[in-house]
Amino acid sequence: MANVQTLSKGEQTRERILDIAQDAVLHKGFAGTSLDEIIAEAGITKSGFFYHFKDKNDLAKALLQRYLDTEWSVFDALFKQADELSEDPLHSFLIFLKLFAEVMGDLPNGHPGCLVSSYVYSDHMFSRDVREMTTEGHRIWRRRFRERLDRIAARYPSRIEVNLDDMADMLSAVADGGIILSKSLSEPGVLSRQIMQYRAFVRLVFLGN
Amino acid sequence: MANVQTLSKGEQTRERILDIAQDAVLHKGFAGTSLDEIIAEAGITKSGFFYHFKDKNDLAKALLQRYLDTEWSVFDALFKQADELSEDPLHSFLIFLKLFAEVMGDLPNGHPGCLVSSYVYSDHMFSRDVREMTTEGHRIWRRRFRERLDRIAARYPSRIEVNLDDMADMLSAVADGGIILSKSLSEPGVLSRQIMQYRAFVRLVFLGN
DNA sequence: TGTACATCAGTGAACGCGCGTTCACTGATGTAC
DNA sequence: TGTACATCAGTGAACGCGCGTTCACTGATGTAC
Repeated sequence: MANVQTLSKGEQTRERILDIAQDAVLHKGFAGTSLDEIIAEAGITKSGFFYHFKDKNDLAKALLQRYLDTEWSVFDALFKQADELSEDPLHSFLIFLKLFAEVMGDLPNGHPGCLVSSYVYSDHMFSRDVREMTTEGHRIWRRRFRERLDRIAARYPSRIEVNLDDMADMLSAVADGGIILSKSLSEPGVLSRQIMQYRAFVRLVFLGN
Repeated sequence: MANVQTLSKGEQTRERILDIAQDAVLHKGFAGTSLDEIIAEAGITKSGFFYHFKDKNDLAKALLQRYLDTEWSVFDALFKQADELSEDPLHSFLIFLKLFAEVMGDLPNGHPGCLVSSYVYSDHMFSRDVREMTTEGHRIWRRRFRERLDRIAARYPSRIEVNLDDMADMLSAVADGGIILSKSLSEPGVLSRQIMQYRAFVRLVFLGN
């Protein structure tokens, strides 16, 4: 949302290509999305596309990089917002989860899908560096959620034995799985309700209610 | 595992095609899987393929139908096993989840992936009837898990307010998401540990520990 | 301020390969009488 | 048991279209002097 207006003409076209491509990839998979349809929708020629990306794999990489970046800026903003509302690590995390659920529920036509999940189910289509980006993405999510859980566990005794890495992973799992369910069932609300259930789990583990 | 030996020659070839196709689709997506590579691995010709399937969408349909059928026979077997070990609905469900986690953890190279999830991220590639099959698959899972939860809720008070549909969906979400994480991180154990965490959640809700 | 040159953001046409699909045909196996 | 015919489980060759990629070129904008 920052520098939308400050983009040069070329950067604007590039962003437009990425927007169109992401939408298509989330519905047809990477292999099912042709450059022809992208350029048709973008209103440029084939060569115009190759001015911005050296080949299709390069598009895949740029697409994923942008997705991971924006994903993180969303999480960062929500964490920051939550931290401002409570200094307690548990309550801050619970607030974050509530905000996260709200954001995911407020998308007009439901969540469009997780590009990382889509890529995982097409891993053999991508070069090694792209595959490593999806792996690294999940590792970062684990680490960052885990940090929060560490701080919680330092202050609150847990009602049951828990592995904090698994608990951190569970948020990714519930979100990825919730998106799939939402899309498949055409019930946009499913995703945010799943996140709220993860929240209930965290509450039960550390507060017992 | 039943009638492996009683298949006719044609049925054997058909199953072989489906095995090869499923493996490829889970790694490259449906569009990224060519008939050429399938027939090469199956050791037949293009026309041999079209003797068994009228077109590529027909293959997609047969693939998904077989996947849903075997998936259900696995769940049915595990539910039956669990029911034999306990008559109490909660304990039976907890046993089922333990068995489920074990089965998912015992796969030699990790879980190969969920065909339904893969299809959801390529929904625009398929005819309407195939898309409806994935939706119906998720609906059936919800209904069947929900039946179990209804019986539990009838006997056990829940520690917190829960929506049983959401709780039923959460098993699908955690499983689908867990598979994605396992694949992406190349950590086969993640999936079964996620299922065990869902189990811990159910326990906390109905037993409080 | 005017001119020369460089960079930006593309165009247009052609390429060869791989894709899914069709069609006429065939040898092996099964069935009827 | 032998023969006629039908079905099964494919083969082989050809199809046209769409795909990703390349290459020589170009008008508009920016920069140096």
